[in-house]
Amino acid sequence: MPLPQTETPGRLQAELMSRGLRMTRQRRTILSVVETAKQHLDASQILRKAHKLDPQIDRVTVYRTLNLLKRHGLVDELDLMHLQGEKHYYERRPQRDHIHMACLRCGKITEFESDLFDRLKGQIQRDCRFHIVVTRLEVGGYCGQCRTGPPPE
Amino acid sequence: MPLPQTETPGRLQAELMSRGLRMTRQRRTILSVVETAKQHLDASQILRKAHKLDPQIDRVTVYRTLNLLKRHGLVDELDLMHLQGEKHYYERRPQRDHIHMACLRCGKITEFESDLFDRLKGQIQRDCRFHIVVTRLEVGGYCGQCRTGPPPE
DNA sequence: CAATAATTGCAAGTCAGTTGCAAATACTAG
DNA sequence: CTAGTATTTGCAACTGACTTGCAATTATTG
Repeated sequence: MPLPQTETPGRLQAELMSRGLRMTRQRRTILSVVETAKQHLDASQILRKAHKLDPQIDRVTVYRTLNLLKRHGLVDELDLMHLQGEKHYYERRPQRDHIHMACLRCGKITEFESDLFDRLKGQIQRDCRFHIVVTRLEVGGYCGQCRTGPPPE
Repeated sequence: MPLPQTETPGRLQAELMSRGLRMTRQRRTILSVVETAKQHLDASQILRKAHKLDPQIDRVTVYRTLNLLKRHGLVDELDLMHLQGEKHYYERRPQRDHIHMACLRCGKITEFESDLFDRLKGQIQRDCRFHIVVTRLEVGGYCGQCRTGPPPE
């Protein structure tokens, strides 16, 4: 993820343990993969990376751990406009929400923080009397490099 | 969909035909279902409604027609925060983009238009040099009625 | 109305993720 | 530092949503 992550390593582990959850070898491995990810990973990529650190980790455990992190609001689930099938991508819940832009031609994902977005969320909470837990703003279109035409299909 | 739809009936048909696509009995049926929908429908709900009008319409045709409409930018695909599984919901592409709020407790979907949202899209196009084709802003949280506590789970 | 290219329906397949359950393991409490 | 117990894991089988291959049908055009 391009945006700076000012994070203590092991933060996810600490968060989960402080919530009274058991810290197994498998969870530690998966958390470290998620925590050190340089881009958005889907479940099977996370499995592959975890597998390198611990060859006997199972697919199911990855899914279960991701669900756990999601339920605790420690990771966010993304679609990235379903550019490559219906799978989901995961990223650590950031300090400040951001927007994901997906280029429909080259597939590049760009992140963008905006004061207008923060204000929009405030407006939603106030005007709609809606208590926001999670937001997902994804935008599909053409990035600077690809703007000259439609996608190759 | 709560927001007013100032639409000519048969508009989707007209749009597709003007793009040189063949108008089959099945397509007409599916289009009319999508066009007259009062709320967000998923593929199987659309199939069920289409089936009432034409009992020999197939599931596959519904999926193919929805993809067609999506490719032509005539409908938008929604996740509605995956409140009930991984299926997608569809709605006619509106004149003005709106936000979908999904209550994590009662499941109610609320739509909201906002000038801030329009401005945010403008900012993305300008500041990121990104040509927007489609946007999806979904918000999960607790609606006015449900705000007093966490979901029943 | 015949030609032809697009569309349909069926059956089978794919892909991502989930569930049931017995065996293994982490956190207690003593 | 163990024994007990509640959680977690791994396996295998399953599910749901959607897609693909292909022969038969059908909408448009010439």
